[in-house]
Amino acid sequence: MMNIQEIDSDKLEMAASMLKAIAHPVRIAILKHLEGGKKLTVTEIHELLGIEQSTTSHHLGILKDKGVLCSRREGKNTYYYLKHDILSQIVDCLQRCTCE
Amino acid sequence: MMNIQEIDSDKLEMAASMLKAIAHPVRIAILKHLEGGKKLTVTEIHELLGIEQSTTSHHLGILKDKGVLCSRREGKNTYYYLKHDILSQIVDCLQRCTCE
DNA sequence: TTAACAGATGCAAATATATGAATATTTAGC
DNA sequence: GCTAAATATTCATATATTTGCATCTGTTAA
Repeated sequence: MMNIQEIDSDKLEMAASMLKAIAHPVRIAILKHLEGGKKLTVTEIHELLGIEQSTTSHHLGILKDKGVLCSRREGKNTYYYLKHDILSQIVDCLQRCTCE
Repeated sequence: MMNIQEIDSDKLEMAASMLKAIAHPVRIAILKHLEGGKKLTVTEIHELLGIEQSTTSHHLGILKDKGVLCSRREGKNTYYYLKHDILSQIVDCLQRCTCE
């Protein structure tokens, strides 16, 4: 049985873990490249951002695990894309707040 | 002299650090209590959330340091409040995404 | 000035996160 | 089958974050 406080604290944990997934400069950069429904492979992202392949894969795994991204395998490639395009607005909203 | 990439990477760092400030269950709970322009003291928050005074003060310090909150001292009390009320929308947006 | 309250800060221990080298897995083509 | 390409995973190290106790600072009122 789950009481009100547990449910509420679960929701907080879930929101925090999703936000935490996004709250990293590399991962924000990834989101920006995926805005507008774009789909990119691990290699494309790793080359676009100039970071190691394994580091890229780790970051993508975190974003997927926390429900920010989805992925689809097509042959040798795995395409990653935004689960909710709304999420990229969070970053834009933030940048409006940080740039004043 | 600053080149384009440095500026861009600075913006990413700034957005990430603001998001990181928010991305914690206790700090999201604090934001929710401050929605709509409310101002609360450290003691009020510490009692509302049932967490230690010093822990509360640390969390508030992080939120203030990263530009999420402002504070005003009035006598013995320090009132904390949202710098941009827009920021509380981020959490709502997130919760819409996490609850489907 | 002292007492009492409100808040901030220093510190340490526990825990979590980030990164990349090395290795494993998956898939396509031969 | 074998090889190469793309991605994922394991592991270790470095670094950052969280928490709370103890303490310090600032403020009010007697």
